[in-house]
Amino acid sequence: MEEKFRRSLYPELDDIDYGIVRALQENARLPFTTIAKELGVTEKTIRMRVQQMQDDGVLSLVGIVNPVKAGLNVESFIQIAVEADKLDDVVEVLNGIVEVRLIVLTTGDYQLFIQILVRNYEELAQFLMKKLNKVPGVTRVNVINELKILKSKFKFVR
Amino acid sequence: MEEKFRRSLYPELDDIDYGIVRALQENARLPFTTIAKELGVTEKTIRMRVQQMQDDGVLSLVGIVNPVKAGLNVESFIQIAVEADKLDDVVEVLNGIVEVRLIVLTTGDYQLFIQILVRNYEELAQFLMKKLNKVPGVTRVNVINELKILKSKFKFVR
DNA sequence: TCTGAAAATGTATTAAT
DNA sequence: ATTAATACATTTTCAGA
Repeated sequence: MEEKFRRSLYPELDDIDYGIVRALQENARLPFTTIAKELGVTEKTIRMRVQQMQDDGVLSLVGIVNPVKAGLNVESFIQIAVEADKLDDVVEVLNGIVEVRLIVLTTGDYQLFIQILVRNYEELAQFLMKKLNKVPGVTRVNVINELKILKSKFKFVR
Repeated sequence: MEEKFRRSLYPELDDIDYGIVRALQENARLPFTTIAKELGVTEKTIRMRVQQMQDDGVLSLVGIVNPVKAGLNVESFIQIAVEADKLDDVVEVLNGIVEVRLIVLTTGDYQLFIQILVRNYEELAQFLMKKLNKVPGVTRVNVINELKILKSKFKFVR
């Protein structure tokens, strides 16, 4: 551990934070010295800000793999209707399933919306029959298969 | 350009690639020397592999901002039915709209599935009324609001 | 594998509120 | 009194031959 002192809570991102985010969302390995020069502050300032934003869950610097290149060729969105009193249990089970990438509580006819990634349709069928339909409390599912991603944007800050 | 020799095409990720990905998906700024030590190869090997995987679109090293911390509090999934011959046009328009994060062509009653991020419900209403419903070719939309993210996983490689 | 250049790290200090 | 920013010395990493 290096620094002992931190800003207490996160009020708002200031201009320097936004500058940092704008730079790092393009390239997570951009040298802090480069960002520092650009923003007219010292490298240590950048380092501190980045550390703090990471600690506060504002910013993550991560490697993302193209799923297709990792052999995960089939992506599906699944809406799931659940018995009201079993919702927590269902979420807990889904949480433990590796194929499940995203679980969202939503408005509408179905309470849950999940996104899954599998290698092929055989695995999708297995997932639906052996896993999802066996979860107690699940009453109805609506599977929407992804045919093609037409746009995917990770950059939130402009 | 630094390295002259490349593996020809991307057949499959090998063990070293997976090791690199496993390390970088946790921390995109992890020093190559650290990864090299861990995998028992030289730093240069790591540098080459990372460069190549990036060039091949296999791996991206990016900063991701928590949208809520950036003031984007409302996320919605929207299914969109489109007149068959207008699909391309609709996609093109949607592509140019900043709120739209994801556009996917899907199976099912609706051809398109999009994900949008806005600051608040006022902006959602504006988006629906002023933008989406004005796009020629859009015949029907189904808005599913996100109440809470229960799981979100970016790590594809285990 | 090696080597100079660049960047990251750690400490002490200063400034601002 | 606390927190952020800076200056600077040291260590580590990077990029190319």
